[in-house]
Amino acid sequence: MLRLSTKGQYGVRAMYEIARGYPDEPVNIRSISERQDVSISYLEQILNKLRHAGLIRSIKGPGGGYVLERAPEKISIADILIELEGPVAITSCLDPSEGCVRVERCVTHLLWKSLGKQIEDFLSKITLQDLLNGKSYRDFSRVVSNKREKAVQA
Amino acid sequence: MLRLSTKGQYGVRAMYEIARGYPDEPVNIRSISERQDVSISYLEQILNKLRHAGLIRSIKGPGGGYVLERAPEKISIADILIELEGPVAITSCLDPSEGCVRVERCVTHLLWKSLGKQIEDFLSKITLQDLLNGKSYRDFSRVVSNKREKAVQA
DNA sequence: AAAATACTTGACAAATTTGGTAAGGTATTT
DNA sequence: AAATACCTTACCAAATTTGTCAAGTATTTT
Repeated sequence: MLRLSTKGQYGVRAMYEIARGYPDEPVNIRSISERQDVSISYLEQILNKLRHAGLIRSIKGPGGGYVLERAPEKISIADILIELEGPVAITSCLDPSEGCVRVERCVTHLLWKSLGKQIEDFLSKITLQDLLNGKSYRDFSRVVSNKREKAVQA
Repeated sequence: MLRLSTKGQYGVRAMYEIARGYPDEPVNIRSISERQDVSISYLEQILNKLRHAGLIRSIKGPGGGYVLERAPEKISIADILIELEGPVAITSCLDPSEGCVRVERCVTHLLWKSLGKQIEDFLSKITLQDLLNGKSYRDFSRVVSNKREKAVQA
């Protein structure tokens, strides 16, 4: 249930690779392909979207590749996924581009809306920098439930 | 992104209707169909699964219908969705019935696992009774983030 | 200028999932 | 025995997913 498509998954992994070269080492598509086991053609589609969204910039010619447009701590997982898969919308009637004809009568409308917000908040608080840091499972779980963030790092 | 299939959505809405008759009024499939705008054939598939899972019981003959096997506050949304759509698994490699060959190298594994847990916790804390009570958006959001639950009801 | 390297675009398509419908059968109660 | 209700199986169309392929276009280095 609630599965993410490969496009979103690969996109995050590709952005992780590009983040590793930040700020002065362009990462070319072949090395991303090799390190993350994704075909070059498919990656091209994904990176193209992310480039148009302003998350990355491309540099052509020998020594070229992709570079983040912002620092890794300024790019959240939500930023990436929303570009590749659209906004979080548990049901089609919660998709801003669609609509719902039975909202008033719908007993589950608020439930799904609330779940969607929960997910988006979580994904907005995790950045590429967190992935670079190799945060642990416990760290991620704490993100939403605990806002104090006492600098207690394992 | 992260959309729920109609099977899960309809399932929750059907369970809501059945919950309304709890404990002594069996709810027949036709009235569920009419109230929730779902075809009888499709509902039959859904209710069949939920019956085999032990969430509801069926009573045949005139005056028959479906009845919850447990009280509405003992059946969570997670219970229903997991039966209809399988466990929360953001990626296929997190599905217990499948597997992942590159867990060690995967920088996003923990991220997805953590998100899945977040979602499951949320859905486990909301029950059919909450839907019957017509909880507000604010109420749902509070479920996960606030465990104190000061009985402050709007 | 030419060669190497890299990115861009668009068309295409197999496989899977989704979202159902239809027909006929079985069980229970009044 | 008639009415009511649930059960099972088979089938299928459309949409989405998950890519591949071919043929460009742009830039830099030598």
